[in-house]
Amino acid sequence: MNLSEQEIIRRNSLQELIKLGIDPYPAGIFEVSASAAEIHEKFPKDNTLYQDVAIAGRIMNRRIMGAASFAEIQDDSGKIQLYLKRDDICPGEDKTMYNTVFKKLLDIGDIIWVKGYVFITKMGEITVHVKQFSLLSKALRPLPVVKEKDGEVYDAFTDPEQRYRQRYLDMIVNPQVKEIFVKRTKMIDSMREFLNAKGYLEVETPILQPLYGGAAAKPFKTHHNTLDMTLYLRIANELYLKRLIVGGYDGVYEFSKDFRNEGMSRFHNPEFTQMELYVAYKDYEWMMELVEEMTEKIALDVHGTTKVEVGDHVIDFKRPWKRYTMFEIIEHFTGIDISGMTENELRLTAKKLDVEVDETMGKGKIIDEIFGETCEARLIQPVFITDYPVEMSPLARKHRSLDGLAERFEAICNGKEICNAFTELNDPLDQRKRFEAQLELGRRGDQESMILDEDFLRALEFGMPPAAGLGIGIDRLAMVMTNSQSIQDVLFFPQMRPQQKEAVSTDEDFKERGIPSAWLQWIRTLGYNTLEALDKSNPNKLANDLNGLRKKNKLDVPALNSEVVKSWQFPQ
RNA sequence: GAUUCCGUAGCUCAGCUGGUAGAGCAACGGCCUUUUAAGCCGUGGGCCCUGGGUUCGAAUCCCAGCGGGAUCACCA
Repeated sequence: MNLSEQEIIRRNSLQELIKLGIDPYPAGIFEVSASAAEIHEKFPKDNTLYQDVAIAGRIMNRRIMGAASFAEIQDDSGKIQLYLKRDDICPGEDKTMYNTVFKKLLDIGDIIWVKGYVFITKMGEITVHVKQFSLLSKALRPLPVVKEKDGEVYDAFTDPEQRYRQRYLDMIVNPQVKEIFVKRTKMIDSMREFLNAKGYLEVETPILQPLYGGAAAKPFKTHHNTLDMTLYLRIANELYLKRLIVGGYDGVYEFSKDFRNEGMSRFHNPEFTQMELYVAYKDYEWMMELVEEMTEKIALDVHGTTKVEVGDHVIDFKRPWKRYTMFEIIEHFTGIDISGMTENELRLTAKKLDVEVDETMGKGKIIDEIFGETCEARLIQPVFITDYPVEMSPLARKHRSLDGLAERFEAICNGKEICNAFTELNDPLDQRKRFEAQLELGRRGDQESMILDEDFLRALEFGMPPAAGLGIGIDRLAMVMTNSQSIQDVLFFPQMRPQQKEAVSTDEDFKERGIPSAWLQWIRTLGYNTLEALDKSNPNKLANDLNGLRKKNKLDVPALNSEVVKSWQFPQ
């Protein structure tokens, strides 16, 4: 392992601490009597508080001025300044704890526990005057240093790759990141609370499924050894939840991680979360009201208001939301009434609107395409779009009065779908026909067509009550509720391509070649991390370079000649 | 998958009309007892993403690859 200068210094500090009898990673219960945020909030109102306070956190900043120092520590709630005075920390003759431990051996990033009293500095900063401190955890890697003045951030840690790969670092250094995830959890809590209050049952259904269904998507495939069978990671849980409705529950819901083997973008991660809900004896009209009510509550619970800032817009989730049929909204934005058009007429209309369509698309797909191109992105305030073409909705009930449409709606806001719902199709014979139509699409090469689930059909044949179903994209909704531009910002650990590990030979491999351990570190420093790299090297150059390092670092080992280096290469 | 931009010190970035690297912060050594992205003096730190090519000479130009961002396509 090649360590940077700063990492070596920190590892040395660690050894020094141990020599001083300080355990750099102590175990125990470290009592804390306040948080940074709490002190900031309450102390200005009552300055008799916190006169004997203990807090713990990570050192984020240090300013050492001889016998006194300021530091900032960060706990879960935020940052607070510390003031350390040598003679307070070390009242006796021995000034080691301040001069050596605090000033030399602690670093930004270390986690400490302090005890003292709160006061306000001349500059007006609420500060803990530290009487006593102890190290709780030594950091061996330097933290990116982000500085802030008057609300302006300098040298922000912004590289998306590092932020997502090392989310822990992102959270330490960019505290607003933690806030996003707190909001996400509040949002989910709010939904759960709402659904439980209605008496619906939260359930769990299989993630590993022998048949994938409930949506049109490519699955991830895996294999179970004992059963020697292919299993799929679920793309949706719809068909299982409906089985539970058949089984007699009147309301079931599940927050489910679903998996789709498709492209990635700022709106798509291969694993994502949906909340699906099914309620017996209801229809899609009823479900729209539930969605409005629930989303309004979420906004209130997360933000304390129904108005949420998203990008350049303020989105108001206050009920009731506008409702348009798909035909109405298309007419609204294009001035063209496409209801009643034949497939050919639709094709011509699409062309006129500059919407790309191809020969394989049927009527429903063309309508959906026109909607997607001309309407969706322009719908900023929450709105329900209803009555989708039936061909696009193989699990939704046919519209009770309009031919060719399904009783389906999507809620759209900020130009993106946030939920999809319908009056569920409970006619087993119609469902079978729809599946068969999907199979036909599959035979024509549609890789995302649904497959026929005989057991699900069997369940329907036993009779499913009329029901309304809903799927909400939790990540999408979280993006809106947290004003995030990318799905990666609302997932702790978004999917990334793995970093390639550098091939590295072990120390033992090198020692077997007869390389003294004193030289090993320096060979690695020069970039020879594998035996192969060593074998390929020019022994004269390597000996030269190593002797250079020997001189520069005043190493206590004899100088090398290239014959010795040659003897390390190629095993006899 | 396509197009396009990016990859230089621990972090943020400059250098890119080719001459083997700079700044600020961080680190290290000093000075400084309430400072405010503290300040001052000094020091060290770099496989300039990887591999090829062009060239006397490449961080810089060309090609390929790896990783990331953005846009588009599929989709939630």
